[in-house]
Amino acid sequence: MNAAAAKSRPRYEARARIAKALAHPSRLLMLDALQKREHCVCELTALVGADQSTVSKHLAILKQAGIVVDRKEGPLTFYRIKVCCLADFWRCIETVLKENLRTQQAAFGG
Amino acid sequence: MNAAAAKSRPRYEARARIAKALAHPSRLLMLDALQKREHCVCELTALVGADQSTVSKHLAILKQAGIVVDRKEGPLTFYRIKVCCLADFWRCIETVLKENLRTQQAAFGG
DNA sequence: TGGCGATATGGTAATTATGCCATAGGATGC
DNA sequence: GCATCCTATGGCATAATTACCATATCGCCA
Repeated sequence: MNAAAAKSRPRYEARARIAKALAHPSRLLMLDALQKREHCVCELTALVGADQSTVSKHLAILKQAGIVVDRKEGPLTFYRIKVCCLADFWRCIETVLKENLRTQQAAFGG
Repeated sequence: MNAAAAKSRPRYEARARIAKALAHPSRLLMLDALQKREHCVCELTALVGADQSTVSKHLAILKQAGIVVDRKEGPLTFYRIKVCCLADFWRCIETVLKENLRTQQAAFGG
């Protein structure tokens, strides 16, 4: 590896940790719901349709990545989005998907 | 799972596939290099400092996700970025990292 | 055609991620 | 205190990811 690349390696590892937290369909589904308003774990569990412990672990991953924060209210734990930049992320992903669709259509059409 | 959530599930899986392709330090490093100009596999192999076959597989993942495209020129294969939206992705990731740093500092400072 | 450099692919082992079950812990209400 | 609801965690089995080695493939040139 490059000297420069070796030096910047931790930087890319940090970035990858964030990206990895975003790289699961259930977590993306929950983030979309949280975009509108905060939700408790029970609501998100119903939404995702997985075991409650599974959802709890997904939320722990998002929290550890710094993407969401939680707030206890009585027996409930509410999660909400912490960062304001997810729109950028969505836009990027959607652009790739649209472009892929376009490429595919071009391949079939031509 | 919600009926609505079940219906939108494939959508989130497609999104997650893109995000997953972006969720590896070596791939992020290569994408940063490719942002400036196209590179052949041998250049990227030197940059990353992994086995050539490993780098080739990373590039296949990026290509399959529709993030890069390749171009053969003689014995070389050049890769370049296909989508124009990666700046959005970087911005999102960097915002999270900065916010995490800020949170950490606030925790220590307060 | 034979050899060489560049790249891709198959195989395999190690690590990591994921999901569910069981269960612990905390809050609430009786 | 006790039962109940909500959430988090430990344990475990399975699946996915990753990296390397070996090797196949392709283009090029002598």
